[in-house]
Amino acid sequence: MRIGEAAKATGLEATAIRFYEKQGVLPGPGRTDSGYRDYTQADVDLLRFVRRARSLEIPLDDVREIVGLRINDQAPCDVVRKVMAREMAAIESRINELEGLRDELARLQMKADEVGDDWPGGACVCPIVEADDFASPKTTAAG
Amino acid sequence: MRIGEAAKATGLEATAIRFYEKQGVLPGPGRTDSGYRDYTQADVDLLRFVRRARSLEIPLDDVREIVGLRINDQAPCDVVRKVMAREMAAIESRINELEGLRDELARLQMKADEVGDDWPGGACVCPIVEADDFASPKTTAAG
DNA sequence: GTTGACCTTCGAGTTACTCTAAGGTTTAAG
DNA sequence: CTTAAACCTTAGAGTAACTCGAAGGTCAAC
Repeated sequence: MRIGEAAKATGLEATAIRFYEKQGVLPGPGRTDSGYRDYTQADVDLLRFVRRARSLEIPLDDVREIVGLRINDQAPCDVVRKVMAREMAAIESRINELEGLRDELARLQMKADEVGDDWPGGACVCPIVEADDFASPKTTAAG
Repeated sequence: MRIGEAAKATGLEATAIRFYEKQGVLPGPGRTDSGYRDYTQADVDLLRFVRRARSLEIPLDDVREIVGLRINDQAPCDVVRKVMAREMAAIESRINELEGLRDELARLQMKADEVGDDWPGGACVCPIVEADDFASPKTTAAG
C-alpha cells in the first residue's frame, strides 16, 4: 500500500512517516516502479507501534532504539521497561512542576482582581506579575 | 553594569539576555566605549520581569508584547490578564493530558510485570506497549 | 488529454534557548 | 610592560519533533 493508505491505517500523517524514515527510526519500505513508497502489513505494524509509543510521549531516540531491536529480532523488553520508568518519572516531575505553576498563576489572578486597574506608577513593569517574593536583591548593599 | 552582573542580579544567563535582545523582547541597552552592553537599574527591572514571566512559562511572544507596552508607558494589565488566563488554561489542559499518560504508563508497567519476559513471537513489535485497545483496525474487512 | 488527487525531494520554520568558534577588552599579577 | 584569566563581542549551528511550502512527477477518471 502507498503512504497515504498506511497513514490512514495507523493514524500517523504521511509527512510524519517520511520524517521517521529520514530520522532512521523506521527502515525504508519497498518502492513501486515509479518510486512511491510501498508498505507491507509488517511495516504498518511497526508504524502503529511508533504511533503508540509517541502517543505516550516516549522520545523518538528511544523509539528508534526499540524499533532497532525488533528489526534484529531481539526482545526489547528490558529497554522498554527502562524507558517506561524514565518516562513515568519525567511525567510525574512535569506534573508537579505544572501544578506549582497553576497555583502560582491562580494566586496572581486573585491578586489581579484585587489590584483592579490601579497603577502604582512607573516604578514597576507590571504590578500583577511582579511577585512580592521576587523583590530586587540588594546588589549594592553594604557588605 | 555589564551583562554578567545583570545576569547575576536577575538570575538569567547572559546568553539568554542577549537572546531576548536579539528577539526584540528587550531594548538594546547602552554600550560602553569598547562596545560592551551597559545596563541601568531600569534595564535590570525589566530583565527581572522577563525572568519572572518566563518562569511562569508565559510564551516569549506574550512577554515581548507586555514589555513593549511598558516601554511605551502603557499599563499592560489587560494583556497580562488575558495572557494569564490563556496560560492557566494551557497548563490545566497539559496537566490533564499528562495525568492520562501517567495512568496509561502505570497500566502498562503492571502489564509488563505480568508478562515477564514471555515473548509472544514475531507477530508483534512489543507485547508491553502494544495496547489491547490499539488493535489493528480491519482496513480490508468486507464492507 | 487534462484535471485532481496523490506522490517525490529538499529546505526552511517552529520554541526558547544553548553551544561553539573566533576574536576583542579589562583587570590583576609579576 | 607583558601576560594570563576572566570577561565581553558576533555569527551561526544544534536541540525535539515535526509541519509547511515549493517545484515537480504519477496515476485514475472522464
